[in-house]
Amino acid sequence: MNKFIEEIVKIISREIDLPKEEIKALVEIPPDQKLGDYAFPCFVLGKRLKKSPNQIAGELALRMKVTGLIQEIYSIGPYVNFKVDKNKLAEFVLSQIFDQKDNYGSDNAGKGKTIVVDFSSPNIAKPFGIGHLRTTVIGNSLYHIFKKLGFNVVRINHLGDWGTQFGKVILAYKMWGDENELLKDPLSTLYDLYVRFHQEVEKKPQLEEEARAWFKRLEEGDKEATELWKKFRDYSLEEFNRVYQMLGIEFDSYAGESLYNQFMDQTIEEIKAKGLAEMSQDALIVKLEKYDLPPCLLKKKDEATLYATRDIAAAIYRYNTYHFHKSLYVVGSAQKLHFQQVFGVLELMRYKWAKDCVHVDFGWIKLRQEMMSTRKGNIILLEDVLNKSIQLAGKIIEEKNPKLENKEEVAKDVGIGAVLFADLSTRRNKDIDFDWDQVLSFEGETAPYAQYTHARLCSLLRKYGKSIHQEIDFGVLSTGEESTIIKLLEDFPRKVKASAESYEPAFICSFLVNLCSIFNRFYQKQRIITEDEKSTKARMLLIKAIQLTLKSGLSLLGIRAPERM
RNA sequence: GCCCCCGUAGCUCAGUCAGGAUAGAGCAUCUGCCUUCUAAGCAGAGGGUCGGGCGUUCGAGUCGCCCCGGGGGUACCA
Repeated sequence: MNKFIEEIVKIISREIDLPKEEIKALVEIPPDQKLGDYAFPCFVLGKRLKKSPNQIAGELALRMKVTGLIQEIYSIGPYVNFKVDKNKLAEFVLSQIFDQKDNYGSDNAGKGKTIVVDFSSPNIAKPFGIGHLRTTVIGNSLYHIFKKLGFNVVRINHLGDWGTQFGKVILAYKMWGDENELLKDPLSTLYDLYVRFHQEVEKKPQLEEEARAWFKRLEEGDKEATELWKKFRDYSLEEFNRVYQMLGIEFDSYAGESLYNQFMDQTIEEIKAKGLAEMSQDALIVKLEKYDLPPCLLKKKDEATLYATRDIAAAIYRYNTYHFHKSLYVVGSAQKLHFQQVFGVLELMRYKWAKDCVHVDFGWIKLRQEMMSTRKGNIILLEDVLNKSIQLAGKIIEEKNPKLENKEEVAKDVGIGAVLFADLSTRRNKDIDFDWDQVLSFEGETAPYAQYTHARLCSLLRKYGKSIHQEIDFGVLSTGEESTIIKLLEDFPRKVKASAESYEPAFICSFLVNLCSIFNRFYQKQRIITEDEKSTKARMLLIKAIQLTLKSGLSLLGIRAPERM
């Protein structure tokens, strides 16, 4: 908690009869800096005392006394506005950042607690399309954010590596497959086989039956089927890992659907034993009327289990393995009902941790207003997007900074950053219309803009060359931009917490853009390094604080911050 | 049919959870700014019935109800 707000709450509570918590909730930051640093709106009081808010604000302002931290108190309309002692605010914020360095914004809220994040989770034998970008980058960012807050975070890639489609792929591979081709380009080879299977099945319906038989053999542990499946899985994973490496993403577990297959029987037995399961229309279901939801299907009429069953088993397995504080599922909003049902069943099973399971849902990535789907063939490969972006970044470096040393590395950081940021900066629940121009834009509210700003800050630090101290004259940092920057920096830890609470990396994005924009305005107006030693010293501490915060913020998004670009 | 999500400037989005001081950015368009710390930057201009209506309120982009448009889900795919 910011001690300035604390102080304001104290001052107000001496004058009016409201609980401190309530006052704290009312204190806000005025839209315009000129109005003040903080404000207390008097509408609530107006109602309570049946007086005009303006009048109350005026009277309150007169009665309240300034203190060491709060320099001015005055009313404007229905607001009591407060101006803090800028020097003390600057000292408070900058010293804190300077002391904490990369740890600024971190917290011990998550100490001793584990958060499980299920994200990315692509299907084996299918191309890794741009549609997978959201779950992948949101999940990764949440990993960084919760890590920052002190949680132990377990990243699970819940691979789609089980299901009847593997019977089809195995059969298709046996009929038309080619080892070399598979090795060269596993995902598209497997995918082509899958597509071809569906074409052929039109002509020869008996293939469907044969494929089912192959999946059955796989389930029963048949050697040939298992070997092929394992091969497909390994090759696909290799290819996924290439993309993950580009993105700088790692996982702690690749426990996919296939792992949970072994728990199906015991899970169903447990549900039955708890008296929750019943037969309906030849299927085994759990009724969820209590939650106003349609029933959850555990078993089809042909006895096969469904993904809900697997997700229930997986949730239990995860709890037993990790004893999580929260278990997050970063999965598209199309599966909202599915997760409501799964969590509902878990609750009916009397698992008290069911309430700690959270579906972190998100909207679609659409292409020219259309749904992207592997079937329609209008799929864009994530790797292509990344490569194109890296290439473009390289081109821009050639234009703007041809003497840069590690061009390729920087092109990679910037190109990939641009793609990540473009996705993360939109709130989760909105659909995104994929647009090359927008993803490959390096200007305005983009990662390259933030990275460029960071490089600029680093450049200043290099040019200054001397070590930076916090024993400075904080009174020098008195321009409007400087105090706006300081207040923004002060807000960073709260922003990190807010994005964790709402599972919204987008909050970090807008914070960073804000910070960059105000710094760049300042940079444009004021010379940082001058003959004036006192002013230079003070400003360099500010520069260092911005640089640390910016880098730290970008890292929460999984984006790297090069020192030159 | 029922349920959920979205609808803010030409385009992409903040702001909606906790209603308040003139609705903010970026892109695109137009105009300026590099002999001085990285112009991937900065300054300025134009551009808005906040999908529509009704209501609650001193006050609604924000809350409630109804409607329109788009998307998703809705028992044996995931």
